[in-house]
Amino acid sequence: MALRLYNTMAGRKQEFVPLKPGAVSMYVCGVTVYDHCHIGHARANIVFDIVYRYLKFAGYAVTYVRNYTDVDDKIINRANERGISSKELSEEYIRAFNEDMDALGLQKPTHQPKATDYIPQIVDLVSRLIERGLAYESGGDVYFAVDKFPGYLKLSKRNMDDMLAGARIAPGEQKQNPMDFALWKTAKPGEPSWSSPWGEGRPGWHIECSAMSMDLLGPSFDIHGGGKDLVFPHHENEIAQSEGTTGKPFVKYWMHNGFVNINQEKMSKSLGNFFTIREILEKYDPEVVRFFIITAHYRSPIDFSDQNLDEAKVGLSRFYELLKAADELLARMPVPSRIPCPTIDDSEREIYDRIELLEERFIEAMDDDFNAALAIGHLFEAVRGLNRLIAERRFEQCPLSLAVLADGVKKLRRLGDVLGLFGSEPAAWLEKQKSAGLQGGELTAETIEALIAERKQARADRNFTRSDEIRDELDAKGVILLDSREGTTWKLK
RNA sequence: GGCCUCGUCGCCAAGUGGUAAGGCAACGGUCUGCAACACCGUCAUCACCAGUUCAAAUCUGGUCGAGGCCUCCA
Repeated sequence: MALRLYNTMAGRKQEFVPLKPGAVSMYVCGVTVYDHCHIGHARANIVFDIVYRYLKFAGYAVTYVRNYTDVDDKIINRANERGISSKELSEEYIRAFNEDMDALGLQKPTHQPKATDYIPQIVDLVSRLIERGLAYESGGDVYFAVDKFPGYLKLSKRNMDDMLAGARIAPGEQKQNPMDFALWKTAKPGEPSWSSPWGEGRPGWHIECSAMSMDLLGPSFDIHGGGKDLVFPHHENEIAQSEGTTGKPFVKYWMHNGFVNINQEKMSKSLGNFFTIREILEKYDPEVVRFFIITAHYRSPIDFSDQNLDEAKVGLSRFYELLKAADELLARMPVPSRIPCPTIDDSEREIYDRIELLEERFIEAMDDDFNAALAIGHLFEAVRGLNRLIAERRFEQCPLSLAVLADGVKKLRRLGDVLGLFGSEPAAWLEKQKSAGLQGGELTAETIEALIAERKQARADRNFTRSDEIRDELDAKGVILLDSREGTTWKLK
């Protein structure tokens, strides 16, 4: 089955056929760098990170461009507030963005252009739009004339008359149509500016993305992504600018990810309910955040809450618990070269089949508009099957099960990697979750280890009263003791 | 007001015509000195109403409810 994806332009899923066979060109709107990124940015970037990874996994040569918009009103205002230059401010937040994305385990895009490095291309686009009669100069500003572009609003499927009813004209703007938008703005004193045929000025919002995407990917490319909120006006305007200039179709597939809500409310600065990525990473493991985000379909809204994050952590731990157990077992019992198995019962047969078909099912899910939530469901089923092989301990009689276990773990890691998951060393990852949970509590790992040692002696003396006291005492403080053949370990509730 | 989504078990979440994946929680078992992990088992007719169809969570119409965009926004 071929990859199908939901194209906002078509309003439905379509089969993915790249412009050039075997290659994919993809542009995703990055961030305006004037503040730290929040969980919404994390979602958008993780979603497209997975698109990027999956396309590569599917065998495409992918060129992925994600930009920085480093010239904008908000940047100028924020820089003025802080008494630093726009350049200093944007560089600071570009660094912060990269730190955040690295922490979240995102792969680097092929290109990460900055708007200010593309001023000549922007000026060129604006000039061509004027030549073609799609833009006009007005008092040093240049506006795009939306009435001159017949396809305007085709992406957001709005109606011009309805839009006009609610539109407002900002004071001082001399537009032919209130819907016209700025391509170039005259610089006010003290603002960053570049010279142009229309005087000193700077680009408007939207034009930078047309310039960067077409410069790096050509006039037409395959996938353009971003948050749902960018459909109008940002992407609508990009289409107008780009197709207005080249006369060619700009983008073949438009992909938009859904929003993040906070405790069932829209996340917004006015409500004060947004979290930056760094705040979240103080509390949650980056892989837990990623796991949480991809257990929902990328177009659905997702609710960010402590409960949901905690559940994600439990779910992800389940994978790492299996990987740990399997790694340990396989280290003790290497898979023999001859793997006979005199009798295979039905339940074993079923597990073998499940592992055999795992990759196929995973691909089937991901091919259906990147249905990672379904793909993860298949991975969970594989976990249950493999845990069962381990629990049944029939490896001596049936080495084939050992081979299946080894194969299953390998597949889990390979497919997990497509989602950016399971890349950590299991024991270390699980250990990290434990120590992270202790922070701020009264217990330390040393105290716990000391109590475990005392309990070990008590159990050796068959003093189960004291043994149970220790278990209960730690339990009351949220620590659970786990006895096994190899000794006692602990974990947090 | 215009446009657009969505409403599936206590919670999260797949499923867009063929008879409801998966995870968490809960309950009953196996294992355990007791536990935990793990495993086995139990646990939904899909907001409501009407219609189309041999067949609907899936299509159509309506009702109720939630949310988003229309202004900067991932």
